[in-house]
Amino acid sequence: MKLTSKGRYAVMALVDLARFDNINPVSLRDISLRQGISLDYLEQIFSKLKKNEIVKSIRGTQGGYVLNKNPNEIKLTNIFHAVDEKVKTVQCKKESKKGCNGKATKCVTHNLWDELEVHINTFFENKSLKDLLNNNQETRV
Amino acid sequence: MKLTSKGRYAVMALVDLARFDNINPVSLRDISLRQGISLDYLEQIFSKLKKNEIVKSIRGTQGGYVLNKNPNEIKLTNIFHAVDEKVKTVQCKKESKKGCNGKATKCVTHNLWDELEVHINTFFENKSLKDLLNNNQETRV
DNA sequence: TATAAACTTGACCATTTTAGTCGGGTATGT
DNA sequence: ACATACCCGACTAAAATGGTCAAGTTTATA
Ligand code: FES
Ligand code: FES
Repeated sequence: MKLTSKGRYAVMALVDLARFDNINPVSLRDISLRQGISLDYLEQIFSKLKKNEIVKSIRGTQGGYVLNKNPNEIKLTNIFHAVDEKVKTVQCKKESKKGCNGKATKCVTHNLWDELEVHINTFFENKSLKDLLNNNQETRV
Repeated sequence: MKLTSKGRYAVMALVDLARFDNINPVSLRDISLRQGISLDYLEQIFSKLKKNEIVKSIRGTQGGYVLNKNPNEIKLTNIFHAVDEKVKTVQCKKESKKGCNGKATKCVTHNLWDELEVHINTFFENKSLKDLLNNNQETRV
């Protein structure tokens, strides 16, 4: 079970953005330099964040990105959903009655993995960008 | 974030084993047929489970595997550790002061991912094979 | 109005991981 | 003896990951 860089980068970048976008739009170039993330990769990520209305873009010189919502309205769930970082604990189709490995019924551990998925998603549901900002000011001292 | 088949199979197989090993050793062939898991793959998995003293093997005809501990002493943590299914939420070295992407300090989200890792591991720590057996008898009705 | 900064889009790619397979063993109950 | 079942290591096809690259379009500002 590992968290992919795409998900990690998305959150890193948004925390960075949240810190600086009150002053003026933040360019991906700046985020790239500050966070050490490839610029080209960031562009892919922000394209998705924009489609999901988490950020707004301003084109042209002095342009960049700005948050499209308040930090406390942006949950990790929203961010992960935007960049397709999904929690997947089973192979079988959730809706179908069928189990994994082509079995006719759900396997002996299916409920367990379902529980696990809920457990993890709860964490993402309960964290917003704002939490990360506060948290970070604390550890900054 | 996805759970790999190796981890899922290990737990499936052990639940199967726990159900039948009071009578006599359970062969991988039987588990393979009942659970729909490749026999060759199961052998790799059980080799690790054995090294970690979660199961014992009996060779020869009528042989097979038996649990090496009580179901309530076998936690998901133990199983996952045995088959190298580890939870990994960060890229950076935990021990090092250095951050991800070669930065000198830990990044703005490091604490978050640490929390997440603990959150997930807590789930695995609190579930034993016994829980799965009980749970399953309930849903069997 | 020329220029450069910065977003936009889509294709491409190397590496790593996953989920196995395969081919040989060795031990042992009947 | 022989079939059953564990044991062990090498190999591999396919998918996912973590990017890169090329070719735009938009817009502030000098
Ligand atoms: S995981 Fe859903 S049926 Fe096995
Ligand atoms: S995740 Fe540990 S420093 Fe970024």
